[in-house]
Amino acid sequence: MAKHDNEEPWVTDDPRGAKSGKRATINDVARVARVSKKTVSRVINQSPFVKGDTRERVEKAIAELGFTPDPQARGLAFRRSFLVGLIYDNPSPTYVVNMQQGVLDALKGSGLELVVHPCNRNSETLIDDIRGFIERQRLFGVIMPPSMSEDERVIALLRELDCPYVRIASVSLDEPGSMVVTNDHLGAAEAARRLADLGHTRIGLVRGPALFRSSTVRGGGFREALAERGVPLNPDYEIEGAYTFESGVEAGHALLSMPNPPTAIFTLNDDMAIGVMQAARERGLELPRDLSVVGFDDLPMASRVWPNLTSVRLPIRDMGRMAAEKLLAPMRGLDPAKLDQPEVRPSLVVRKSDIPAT
Amino acid sequence: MAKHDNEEPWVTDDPRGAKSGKRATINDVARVARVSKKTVSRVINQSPFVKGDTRERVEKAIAELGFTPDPQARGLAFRRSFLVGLIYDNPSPTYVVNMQQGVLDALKGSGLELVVHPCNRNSETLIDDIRGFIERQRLFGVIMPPSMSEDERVIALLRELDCPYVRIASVSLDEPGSMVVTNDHLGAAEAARRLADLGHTRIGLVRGPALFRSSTVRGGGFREALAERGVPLNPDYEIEGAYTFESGVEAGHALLSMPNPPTAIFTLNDDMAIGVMQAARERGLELPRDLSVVGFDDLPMASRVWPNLTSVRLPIRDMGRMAAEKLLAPMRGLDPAKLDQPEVRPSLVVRKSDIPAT
DNA sequence: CTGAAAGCGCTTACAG
DNA sequence: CTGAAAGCGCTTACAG
Repeated sequence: MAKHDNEEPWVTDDPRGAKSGKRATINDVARVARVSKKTVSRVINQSPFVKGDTRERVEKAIAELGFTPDPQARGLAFRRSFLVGLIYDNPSPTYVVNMQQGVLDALKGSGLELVVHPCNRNSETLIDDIRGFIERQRLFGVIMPPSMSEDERVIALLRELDCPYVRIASVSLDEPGSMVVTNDHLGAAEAARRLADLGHTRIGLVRGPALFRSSTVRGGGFREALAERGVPLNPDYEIEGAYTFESGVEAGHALLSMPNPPTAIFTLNDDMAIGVMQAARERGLELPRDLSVVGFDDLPMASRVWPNLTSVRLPIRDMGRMAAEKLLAPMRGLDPAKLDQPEVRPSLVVRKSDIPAT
Repeated sequence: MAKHDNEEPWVTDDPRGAKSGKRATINDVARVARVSKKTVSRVINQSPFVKGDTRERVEKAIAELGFTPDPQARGLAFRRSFLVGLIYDNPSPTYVVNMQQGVLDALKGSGLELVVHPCNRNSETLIDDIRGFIERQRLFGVIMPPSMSEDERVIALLRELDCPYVRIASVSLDEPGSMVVTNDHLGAAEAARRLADLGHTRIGLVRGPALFRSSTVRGGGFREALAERGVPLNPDYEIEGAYTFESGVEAGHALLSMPNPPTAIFTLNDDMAIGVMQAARERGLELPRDLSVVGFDDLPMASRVWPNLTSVRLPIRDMGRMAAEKLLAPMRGLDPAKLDQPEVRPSLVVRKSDIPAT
């Protein structure tokens, strides 16, 4: 006789809970598999010291009962939770969301969850705040994108608390096992080659704040690649911005009001590129006819502004995934330093904002 | 004699840990305060059944030892974790990040943490996935912005699992205690009044997908307010888009290729507004001279495109905060339905994309 | 290779 | 108003 649908789902005879309605525990599994809970624990934790058929019996019971170990109980016993913290101060929503997504890609199926922790690097309570967060939650590990990844006070704290971490940055700041290095240098170099190939010789550069590593690295890559093409960068055409739209507007006016203004401008992020475009427009220039602009980041906005902005794209989501994989490596018996991960390769997305010099 | 800085921080005599280096536990507090751990527990959980001076002794000991209860241990005993889940499928990074920030604003100091859980509403495994997430983590509660908040399958699941939740939506879908209603209706009405005041009579409307509540609500608010001003909306000028840039481009071409095209277009989100602008430009129109455009969302992009886009802004961060406060209310002995929360008021941010009809 | 005991740091259920 | 015992669901440390 076929079993009809349960009308009272809370009175169930399905094998998931010995006592209906409650989740199966390690004790239920032990009873069904006729072993001690310690042996079940060994199977959960993939101990090699379990005989083949014992393991099979336990695995069968686990499947039958739909058992999943309780992370809180496990965490309490392990003195370490199953939570990964993402600590960041990056103001770009697109960056943050892509990074979160990448970390989640890697965490999927691992039983770990992602706890987000945005913060302000200039806050006086930053360190105490992070200390409280990590100590209280006994985090499994922490991932930090720039510019948090560049804060050595936080790194010292993490080491003191013995909390595993992976840093994402444009230069190698740590041992390979706890670093994902993003090739910003190469990305800026591609932008330089593009502008040189288009025949530009008077080229402006709008950098970011000097204390951001990315600014130094991107600026360096741009300058070097330009020099290789025999197009030296005129220092007068270099301006330090703040990585904001407004600072881009300002830098744009400064560059375009020069007696012999640049015919192309590379900005070290998209917000400033769009600021430069705004300045050009305010000065009555037509784009891209009177000025080529290239940005960095490839924000969604880049393909929406008019003319569509040529920009350097970094695989943010992949970077997040790679960082999380390094964090998980020890759990999987792997060496994070030797993980077979592809290099982070930036790519230049060519659109409509850059044209040949006239 | 002044104590010099510790050279060996792991051998410390600071009072934080009875045994140096280890965090203080409830037992340490009980010993110092000369009470049972149960009494300490009562103080932590704000039980009213503790005598005044006993409470003070315990609180002093807690402060002295820098004690914070371990959320994992507490969670295990409570059968409920101290994690709030944010479950969403919203594709806008700005929306997501602002919402997260608002939730975190409210969570600050509560000891709760935010676990993010983006998902795909069309996935076949959606329900099983969410079930696993909630059961495994024994979430304290869940917050769902649109369109997740509109999925009744998930709501049924949440009820079955007895997991508290708060929904954010443009209409009231639930009891007041578990709803934050965003006044999209009013926002769209303001846009309508603005265009009517500018003298436009041939007005286009680009809606979102019909199954999004926000599209129905915003569309309704726009239509009604327009009618009140005596400017009925020509049904031929209404088009359903997909809330994407591309669908905005398409809708823009459709509307602008009509024999007697609209002089103003309202789109129910910014991505489509910018798409309409792109279409206008592709057709050789000059903006805003030949076409006024108003959007909804006020993305960062809105103030970057040229001409700067007039748009309806919703206080996303406040909405996230309010939702989290409702979730926390019971913990604070409050009734979430009677929380003294300000109404969610949209505002029209007027910029440069809308001008008087000629 | 397997298990019985004790413990992780809290709370519930029960007494008094 | 307060506390001793048992328990939440796991793991560690120790035996065998």
